[in-house]
Amino acid sequence: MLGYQLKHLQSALRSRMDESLRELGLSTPQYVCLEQLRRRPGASNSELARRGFVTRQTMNTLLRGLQDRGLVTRPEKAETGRALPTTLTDAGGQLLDRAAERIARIQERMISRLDSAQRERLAGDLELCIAALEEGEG
Amino acid sequence: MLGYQLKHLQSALRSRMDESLRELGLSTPQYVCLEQLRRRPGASNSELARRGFVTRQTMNTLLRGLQDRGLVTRPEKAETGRALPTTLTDAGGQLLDRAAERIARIQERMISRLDSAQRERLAGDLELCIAALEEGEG
DNA sequence: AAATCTATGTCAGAATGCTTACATGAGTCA
DNA sequence: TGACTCATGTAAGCATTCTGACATAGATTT
Repeated sequence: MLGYQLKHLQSALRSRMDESLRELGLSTPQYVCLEQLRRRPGASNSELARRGFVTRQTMNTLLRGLQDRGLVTRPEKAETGRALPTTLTDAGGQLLDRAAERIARIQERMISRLDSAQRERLAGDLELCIAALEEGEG
Repeated sequence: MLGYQLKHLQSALRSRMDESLRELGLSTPQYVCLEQLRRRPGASNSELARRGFVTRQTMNTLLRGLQDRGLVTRPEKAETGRALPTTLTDAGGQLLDRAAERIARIQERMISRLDSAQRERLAGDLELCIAALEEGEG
């Protein structure tokens, strides 16, 4: 039953995010990617894929779209190894600012009926669930 | 941040479910569909779609696959209206039994680090989040 | 009764993401 | 040094799911 609730909540959250980001010409996965790049400037494609819970092929096509729109940049060749460090452009950073504000409002709305103690508990409980499911394969 | 945790948890849960169901030749959406049919025998395609958080087109293709495998049945024509009431076949029910047992183990593992009070709290908190996101368009 | 609205099933096409596969660069070990 | 392992980037094909569109059946309104 909890799994069903999780799916329900994620579906509702995703819908709200898509609706709000559409006005900026962004999809939810694209927003997630930009957000990761702000937290981890210079991250490689594979690293972004792991953090975004998609395959690196999926992240690759995602990055190309963002690259074509001038929101992120990647060097043609790697200085060392094969990883291509990706960074936000100024335009990407500005668009991300606008997107992040919208997403923050949605997340705030999502937890608006929880007091601060409930919010902390919820985050902690979710973390315990994640750890339990991932133990044994990292 | 909570949105990211939700995605993380859902991704992990989905992976475990896919892994376990693959041995039965089922995908997670197919399992969800069968489970809904057990709870709501005779449900229409559109009803199943709403409860599964997918479009009715998606549910339609899903149902056809289950139908071709003899796991569910639908009448050719509706007695009244256009809705075609779908029901589990014996084979579908038996396969669902095996699948449900596996899924139950995974969900139990997911919440294994939470005591009963935490589990109830978590379910309640998730419900509050869902309601907050859906108020105004339900 | 006729028109309108709503819900349903279905088709076609596009978008999205995954699986499989391959080539390359770097580290490890014999 | 050479073989092996691992991680990365990329390409091709497939599966899944969505959007848009249309026809039909029943309910509602006029």
